[in-house]
Amino acid sequence: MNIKEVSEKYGISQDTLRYYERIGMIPPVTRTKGGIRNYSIEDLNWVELVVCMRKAGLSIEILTQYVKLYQQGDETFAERLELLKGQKQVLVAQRQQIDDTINRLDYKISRYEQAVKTGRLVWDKED
Amino acid sequence: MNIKEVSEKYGISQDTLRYYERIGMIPPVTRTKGGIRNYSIEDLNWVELVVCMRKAGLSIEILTQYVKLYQQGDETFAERLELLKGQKQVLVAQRQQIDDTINRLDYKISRYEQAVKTGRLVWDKED
DNA sequence: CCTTGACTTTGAGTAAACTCCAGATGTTAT
DNA sequence: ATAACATCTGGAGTTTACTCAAAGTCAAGG
Repeated sequence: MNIKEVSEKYGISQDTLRYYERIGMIPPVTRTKGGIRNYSIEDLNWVELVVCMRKAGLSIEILTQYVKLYQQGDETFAERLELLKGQKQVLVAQRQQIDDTINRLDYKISRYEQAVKTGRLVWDKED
Repeated sequence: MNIKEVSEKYGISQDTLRYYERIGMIPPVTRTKGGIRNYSIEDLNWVELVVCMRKAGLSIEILTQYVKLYQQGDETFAERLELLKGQKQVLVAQRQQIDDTINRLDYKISRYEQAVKTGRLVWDKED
């Protein structure tokens, strides 16, 4: 699969795909004899993985670290496990923050729905 | 309450507090005669609100827009309501993305826990 | 073979959100 | 009143994560 197709499949620009590879956030992609990227199934798995993780907010630094450990082979299982556990905790915390904020927004939204109906905004305390 | 105390209360730097005010992400803070910030209860409510929203990932641009609408008074109830609803949808989508990613991490973590025990990593397909 | 268009690399440029700094002014304790 | 310290403003600098551009290379159609 060429870079254009991968770009469209995952909704990410060609520049970004090359950038991710350049900085080592995905391992080197398979090439044709001419030097043009020809993504294999494994290459695609890596792309899918990092796109998913990036959308959730994991940092490029962490993801490149994970790839480095992967490339060092079987001695890094334990380190990779710790990295993954750590990032899971980051996401769990972030989800909690989002839940709190959604609750707050729900409260404000209900107030504003009243306000739009009645022309008056009534608060306990907030803005 | 002075800026140092507010900084400590919300775990955000003094520079950031001044920055948020400068760009209009919070309305102008009450000052002493000498020109030094003296946060009132309302000022603190604004700080708390934007800190919460920023931690959840809402953009500075959106938050300043909300403050601008707030400052324009009662004619903007409907616009503020739409803004809040839109941002809620953004957060719901982001939460979904995080949940998906946590599930993926859980799967990988379980595999790596096996791998650390057995010394061998077994995949269906992934890295 | 030649053109046209996609792909390549390297390096510079950009946007968002801070973060730091210098020099001035305010505040507090002696 | 003066030292010592906090806070002020305006502007420059930093970090993260892309995004764009230039100049060259590869591949497919005529």
